[in-house]
Amino acid sequence: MSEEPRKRRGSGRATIHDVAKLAGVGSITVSRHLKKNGYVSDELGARIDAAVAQLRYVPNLAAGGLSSAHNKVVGMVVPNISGPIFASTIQSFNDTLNRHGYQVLLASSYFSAEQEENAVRAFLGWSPAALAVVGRFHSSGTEAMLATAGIPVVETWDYAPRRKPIQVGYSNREVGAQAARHLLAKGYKRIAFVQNSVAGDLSALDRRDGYATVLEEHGLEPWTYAPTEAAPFDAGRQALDELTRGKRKADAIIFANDNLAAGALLASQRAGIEVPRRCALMGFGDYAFSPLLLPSLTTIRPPGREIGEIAAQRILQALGALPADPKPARLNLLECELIEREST
Amino acid sequence: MSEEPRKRRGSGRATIHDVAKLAGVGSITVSRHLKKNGYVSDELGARIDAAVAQLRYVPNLAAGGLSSAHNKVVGMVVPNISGPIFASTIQSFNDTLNRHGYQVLLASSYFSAEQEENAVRAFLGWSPAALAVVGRFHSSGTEAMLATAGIPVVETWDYAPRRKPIQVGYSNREVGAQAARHLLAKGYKRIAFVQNSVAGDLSALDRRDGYATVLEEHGLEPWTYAPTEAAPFDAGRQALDELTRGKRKADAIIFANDNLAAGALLASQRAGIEVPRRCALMGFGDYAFSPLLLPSLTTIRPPGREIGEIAAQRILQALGALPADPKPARLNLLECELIEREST
DNA sequence: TTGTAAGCGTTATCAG
DNA sequence: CTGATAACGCTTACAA
Repeated sequence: MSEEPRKRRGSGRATIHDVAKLAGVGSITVSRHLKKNGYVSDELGARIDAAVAQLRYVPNLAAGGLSSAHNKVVGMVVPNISGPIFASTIQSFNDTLNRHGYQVLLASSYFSAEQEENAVRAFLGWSPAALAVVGRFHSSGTEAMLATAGIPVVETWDYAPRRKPIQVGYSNREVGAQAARHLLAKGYKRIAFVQNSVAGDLSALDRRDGYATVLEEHGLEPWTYAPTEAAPFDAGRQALDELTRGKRKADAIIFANDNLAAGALLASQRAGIEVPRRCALMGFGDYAFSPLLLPSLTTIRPPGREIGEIAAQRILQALGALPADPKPARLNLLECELIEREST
Repeated sequence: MSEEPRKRRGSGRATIHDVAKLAGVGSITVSRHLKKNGYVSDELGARIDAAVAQLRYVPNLAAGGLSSAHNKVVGMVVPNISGPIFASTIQSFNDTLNRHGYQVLLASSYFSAEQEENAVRAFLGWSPAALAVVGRFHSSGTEAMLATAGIPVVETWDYAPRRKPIQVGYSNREVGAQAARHLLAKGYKRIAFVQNSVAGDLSALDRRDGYATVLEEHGLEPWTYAPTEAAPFDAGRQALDELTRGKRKADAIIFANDNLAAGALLASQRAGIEVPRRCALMGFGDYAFSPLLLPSLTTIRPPGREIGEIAAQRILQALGALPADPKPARLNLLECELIEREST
């Protein structure tokens, strides 16, 4: 006896119809019961549960999303996944959304606006319930897609008050100011700022501006150095060389990130430049190695984990999956913590 | 004039039918043209392209997947996303699959077999084209789902020759042996192994076994220490204390990972224990801070990036999206690099 | 080379 | 409380 040759075959997995047949109910009743919101009698419910277990039924989420025009998917674009900066944000964002039944789609832009645009376009194909990106600098194509997508959009890390998307992050200007104030309070006068060697890191420029503003307020002249070396450690070493050997000598240096600062710190040991006595160094990021260096590195810790968690919460609230906070906007502007260690 | 009230509304986005209507062709012709495999005349193709651009049409991938029973989605479960260990694997896995039009779904198990099972179940709801997990230790439920899913499954990091899923990784036993041989070659005799303070890290036990085997081959007695402190740095300090202050004194210690080794290294500075003269230390993982410590840490670097990339390639090959390698199985067993620095 | 019809697995709608 | 029916947007099968 040959099987009925079906015209076309699906995935081969059990469907809601199989469950319904086995339980002796209509398939819509199964759907309602599994959603736990519809009204299904206890008796049918038990029969359905048994059938689900027996068939190892797993609902097809793509089909459900197609039908309800509401996919439980959220896309997130970050500059990179593996760096020490965004990893904790990704983790908490992912975990928080997973806990509410949402799947996160990830893509990395490598600080390229074009790759970011491609990623957003790819996400849109999954009709996501929401999108998250990093920062406020996007291509015009990306801006257009985000604006017309008709779904909640969150911009993370960089808090820009006036923008349309939900903002969850901190003020880079304030971070730069924070660093400058710390060094001024410690009595340093000739304070330089070293930019990132990686082009495209526009947030570092905001920190520089915050630093510059504070210095000017105190009647001091801002002093920015842009390394030409590409590798962060080399760039840090180069900056230390230039800023301590010239005719004008820095007594404190703020680096765009901890990688640069670590490069300078290692170079200082070899060059015999005492830190912080001859020159204080501080970074940004509080990477894992920063407390382990000798001397340990003073730095500013951005709230990476919190950003991911709060961004996810704001999305869930916008989608109605979580009750809204009373005053959410204020709570989205987070603080960075200055961690004073031995290098200043 | 009121609009025709449609019975139900979809996402509101342009569909393939809108494109077809605007281009004056059948919707199936649009589908074929967009796939670039069907035969569509240049003229119609151009009209379709114009309509796609005008409507900003983005194909609904969930609908396509539902129809073709083949979603371009791959799920990956890792113990954690943000740690220094798996981040690079996630990155390269994700990037490689993205490049071929696949979306990666991510979930973290936090070393819990139960959470891993939940994640795999959630993935199955997306009818993924393939799944990737870390290691070979899973709950029986997970094993059953992986076995009956009918899709390619890759186990990463831990290379276990005889298992059914595709293996991409290295041998932890060999890593432990490698470390032991390095220290023996350097003349150390009283070599101890410190286990991970985190339960559930079964791969560290394999490294211990490899270490033990080599020591026995050389007529030496293996010596394992299990810290009771939970935090890695504390556990490392504790291990150093115990192994150097007792009546039996270690002259070299292999740690289950660089975090533990770093904790010991920092403690050694404060306790005035000269490394490596009085006791050599080595770790595993080559974390970002390891070359920056003083003395810098000898360690073994696992091929995290390569694992992600090769795992993705094997999946693409199994799916026919990439030509198969001549002898893939052999190429999946990767080597770890021993990086000798100052601490040994 | 192009089009028609049917169906993928689910849920919204409406009727019992 | 339960169920039939018709979408959701796309692709396969088949026909022209």
